[in-house]
Parts: sequence; structure tokens; C-alpha cells
Amino acid sequence: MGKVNIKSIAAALNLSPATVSRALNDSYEIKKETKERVLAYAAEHDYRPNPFAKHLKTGKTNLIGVVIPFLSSPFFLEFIDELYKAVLPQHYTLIPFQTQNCEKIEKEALDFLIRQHVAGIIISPAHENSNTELLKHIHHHTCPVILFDRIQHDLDTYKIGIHNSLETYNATEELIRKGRTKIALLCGKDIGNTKDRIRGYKNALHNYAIPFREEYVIHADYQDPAENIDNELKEVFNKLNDTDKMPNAIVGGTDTLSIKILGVLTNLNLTVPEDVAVIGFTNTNLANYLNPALSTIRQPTQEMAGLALELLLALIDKDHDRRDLTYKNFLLQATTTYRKSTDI
Amino acid sequence: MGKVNIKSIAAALNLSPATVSRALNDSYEIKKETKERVLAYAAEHDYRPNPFAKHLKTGKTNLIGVVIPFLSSPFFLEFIDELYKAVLPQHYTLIPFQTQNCEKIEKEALDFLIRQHVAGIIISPAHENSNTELLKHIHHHTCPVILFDRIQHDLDTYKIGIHNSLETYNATEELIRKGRTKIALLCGKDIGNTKDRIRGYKNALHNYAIPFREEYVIHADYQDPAENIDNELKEVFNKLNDTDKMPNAIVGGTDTLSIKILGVLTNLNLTVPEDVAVIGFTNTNLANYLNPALSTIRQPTQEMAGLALELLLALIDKDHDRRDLTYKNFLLQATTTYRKSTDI
DNA sequence: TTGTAAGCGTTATCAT
DNA sequence: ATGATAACGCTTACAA
Repeated sequence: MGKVNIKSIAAALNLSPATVSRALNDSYEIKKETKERVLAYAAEHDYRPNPFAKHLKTGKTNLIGVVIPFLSSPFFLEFIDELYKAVLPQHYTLIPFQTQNCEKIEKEALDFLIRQHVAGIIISPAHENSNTELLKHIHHHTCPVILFDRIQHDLDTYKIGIHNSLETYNATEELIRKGRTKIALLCGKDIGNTKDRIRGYKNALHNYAIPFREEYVIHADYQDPAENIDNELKEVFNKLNDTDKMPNAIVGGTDTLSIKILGVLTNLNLTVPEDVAVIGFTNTNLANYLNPALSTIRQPTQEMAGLALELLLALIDKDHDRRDLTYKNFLLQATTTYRKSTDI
Repeated sequence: MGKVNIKSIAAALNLSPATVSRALNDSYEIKKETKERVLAYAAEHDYRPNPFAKHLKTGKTNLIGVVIPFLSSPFFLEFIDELYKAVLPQHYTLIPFQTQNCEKIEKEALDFLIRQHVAGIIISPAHENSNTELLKHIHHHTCPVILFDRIQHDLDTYKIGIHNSLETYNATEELIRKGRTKIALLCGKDIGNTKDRIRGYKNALHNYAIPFREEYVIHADYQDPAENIDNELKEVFNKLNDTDKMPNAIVGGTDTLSIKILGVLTNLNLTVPEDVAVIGFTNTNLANYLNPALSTIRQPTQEMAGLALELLLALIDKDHDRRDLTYKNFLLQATTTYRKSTDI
């Protein structure tokens, strides 16, 4: 099993390595016949270009770094999944990383990706403006960076997300229309898009003249391990229940929270949707299998991933100074599906 | 921002590149003082070795390929997650791949990984004996391969899994003890470990003198897109229901099925666990939040991932002919948790 | 203890 | 249309 490389092909076909290289890269300088000979031989002997040598020479890799908070969140999982599908026909490889919403881990991930000489990075930051300076430096001097989902960040680049305030407004409004007024909003603490969601929530209340109650905006700290979040949720709702302030509707502002809250309510012997209606931002396929089936606001992960990749590849190809470019925010359309959990 | 590499460090410190390289690699030949000078300079200028050049020279990469059927299955997701954690302190990078249970996609993934010159591969095969020849060839001539979870495969290497027949026996027995006799087994079609699970299921029935009924072993085809599986499940259970053969207990043999079946039963207006008790092989953290909370048989993903990595790294380091080694199967202990769904 | 030089598999620049 | 040669950044005999 002698290694087959450009040199061995050249020797076998009585050509120079340079010619073989050019033939393989379909250079216009090489005549058709030679190209065919080389390609045939290469195929027959299962030649595979060495990506390391290639990179060493060209300075370019086919690696794309993906930095997300959690893989255990249905939304991010789905996004990565779609990214995998989108990247397959292109000749790029994904290197995914999780930050656990921790800025320090995020920094390590970014350092690692730089060391691997990735061609570009797609990231949903751990926090609003986490690693801002580092990300700016990378985007300006090393490789292009694209933001998605958590797009409240000072890095000036393409940003892909949904219209959080509008979607939250609509969900809240729907609950109001169904006669609920004691509406709580569950959100992640210190996450980029929380602000927008609160804004939409407040606007809806305001437009229907429902007084805003501070205790109905519930922040869960996402850096906690899962068990802490569970306890946090239970505690908050136990307290609301004890003090007779239990909301009769909940908008789940993040993926995992929206599902967990169903369990918490069950433990309190509250029935969904009769006692408490629930709708959540979440991309889980399981929504339909939960009991009751969960109403969801679903982000268009396929579209998001496709667009992220497209924009990133464009930036990789073009060799402009990335500080001079004018970037755009892409706010895509979410899909809200009303199921049993809001069927009042 | 001139690139800092071994050459530039050498020039700055009036040393030869070779000395710098040796100093960075902590070679015994270099005197302490020189090492310190080099290390200090490297740290100050944020030197990062170019992994591509390194590989080109040494023929070794720090890449580990991971091939799994689905990322959307809680078990595989958790496994990958644990693998990420385990690999972090080692200096390796994971390249995960999904096969969708399709042998052809699996082949493509393996080809890709070979082209990337991965140092080793951890795989849960698409099918019993999928890509056997290719995997043998890789393991013998290219890089070590380790199997996990679906370990019914002719490749002779380390295999890591659980004792499927025993675990299924125990779950079935528990349902029998609780008085259920019409017990169905939900399993994936053509997946390596299905056989063992059926065996455990049959043994339990047999030991309690409960007649085995063919129609209670339900195979779901996992290559189908999600919607098809949903419909398949619905159809099967509708039919059982119509013909008055509805089981009063179900052992969910795979991850996703165990969760989906809850939704299917709800649609049939059947109550869990009163009408039908359910227990499933699944690693989802959501089990506790489902309604009712799902009894689960949980695989020890952390232990599995740690062991897989440890064994793989050992094979990578050692340069034996891998055909001559004697391998072992590791059957780890699963954890069964009984919750509401079997609380009869 | 350090330096010199060759080479890993490519591609780019020249020359022919 | 093709060939010769150097170079990418690193490691490793071999020399000193």
C-alpha cells in the first residue's frame, strides 16, 4: 500500500509534479488529454490530496469553527445539524464547540480554533458582548466571524436571528386574547436576546392596558448546572404559588426552560392549559409528544444555517479588509404553532 | 502583525530553528536557560505551532473522528458531549459525523475522516456489520477504530456497551411483577443491539410462563425521516387498539421511540401508566419533565466516553500491528430509574 | 549543547 | 503545455 501522492502519480505517468498538480486542479494550461490521464490514474489509485500540505502551502484550511452555548439545547442542536447538511456539498469541515454560557470557556474555544487555522467562525456568544475585543481582533485580522441567534453584540459583522421582540409580542398577545392576564415571562439571565423579548412582552401588556409586574419576569441563570436551574424554577414557582400570585400563563423565553416548566407545573398539581397556559421559544421535535403538546415559537434553523454558511463563505473568498465592509442584520421569520398547551 | 513562527523566534533570539523547536518540545538536549528564553519569548509573542506543518512532518494529527447514527438521539448526544469533555485536557480535536443509520453515508464519513488523516475513530455503526471490510481495512492499515453502543460487528477491536439482554430482561421482569402480561417491545430495525434486547425480553416472558406474541415485537425503521416513524408508530398502535390487542406495558428499546410513544398513547386516549406502563432505554434529561415522568434505563455515557477515549489513545500511542492484539468487550452498568410511567 | 540541512506533499513562480 | 525549483513551518538525523 505505497502512499499515492502527486509525486508518485507524476513518476507513474512520466510527468512532473507541477503538471499533475495543475491537472488535478483543472488548470486551463493543461491539455485535455493529460488531464484525463491524470484524473483517471488518480481515481483508480484512490488518490487523496493531503489537506495539511495543501494548507501549509496556500495558508487556507477547509475548517469552520462553530461556537455555541449548549449542544443540549434543541435549537442549537438543530442549527448544528442543519449546518452539517449545508456544509457537506461544500468542501468544509465543522469543528463545533460548546461554551456552557461561560465567557472563559468561550475564549479557550476561540483560541483553539485560531490555532487550528479555521477559515471562519460562526458563533452565538455566551453573553451579550462576551469576548468582544477578541472577536473583533479575530474578525479583523484572522478570519471572518458571523453571529447568529444571540446577536446583541458589538462586533460589526453579519448577524442572523429572528425578530425577538415581535415574536414575543405576538405570543403574549395571543395569551391575552385568550383571556389570560397574569402572564409570566421566563428568560435566560444575561443572554443577548433577553432584552428584546422583554421589550415585546412589555409592549403587549401595555397595549392591552395590563399592568407590568416585576415578579413575572423570571430570570434563570444558565451557567448553573442543570439541577440548579431545576431547583431555581421550582423555588420561584412554589413561592408564587404560596403567595397566591401564580400566573395563569407563561411565555417560555428559552429552549430548555419551556420544556422544564411543564414538569414544574405538574409537580405543583397545576394543569396545563386549564390552570396555566404555556407557550415557548423552542425547536424541539418532541413538542408534539409532550403532555400536553407544547405550543412553540420555532426558529428557522435550516434557513439560518444556510444563510450563515453562505455569508461566511462569501467573506472567506473575498479578501477585503473586513473593517471596511458594510454588514447587515438578517431577521428571519419564526413559525408559531399553537398546540394543546395554549388551547384554552 | 508579522507571523511568529519557529524561524522568527530563532532569528530574534540568535538561535537556530532546530534549537527553538527542541526547546519548545522540552528536549533533554537543550539547556535550561535556553529553554526558558525560548519559552518566555514564545509566550510573550503568543506563538502557536502550526499543526499542519507539524503533521506534514510527523505524519500524525490530533484529530479523532466520531461516527454516530444521530445527533438528535439523547444518548448519542450525551456521549459526544462527554467525549468533548474528556478530550479537552488531551490535545485532540473531535470531528463528529452522523450517518442517519445509512451505510452509504457512513462510508462517505469514513472516507472523509481518512482524508483528514485522523489519528483514530470511535464509531457506533449504522447497522450490524455495516462497512465491515472498510472498517477492518482502516483499523489494520490506517488508524485504530473503537466500537461503542452498537457492538455487534465483525471488526475485531475494543467494544464498549451495556449488557442489553440483561437490562431488557430486568425491565420486562419488573413490568411482569407489577402484574402486566401484555408487554410490547419497541425496537429499531436492523440495529446491532436489537437482537440482544429481544433475547432478554423473551427470556423474561419465558421465565414467567407468559406466551411470546410476535405482534408485540415492534420494529421501527430508523432510516425513515422522523415523520414516517411517527406515522408508523401511530399506525401500529391504532391497529393493535382497534383489534383489541393493545398491550398494557411497553419496553422502549431505543432512545427516541421511548419518548415518542408517550405522545402516540395520548392520542389514543390511553393513560400512562394506568392503561399502559412504559419504560425506555433513553438518556434524556427530560425524562423527569415528561408527563408522566418516564422510567428510564440509562447508559453510562460518561464512563463509556472516557473508556473509549482511553482505549483509543492507548492504541494510537502504541504502534503494534493491530491485527495481533487481543481485544476485550467492556459491558458497563446501566442505571434504571423507575418513575411515574411505571408506577402502577 | 547547538547548528546544518533535508524533507513531509503541496502549489506558485519562473523558465522552457 | 510542461518542467524545474523554491517555499510553506516544522522535526530530525547528522555534524560540530
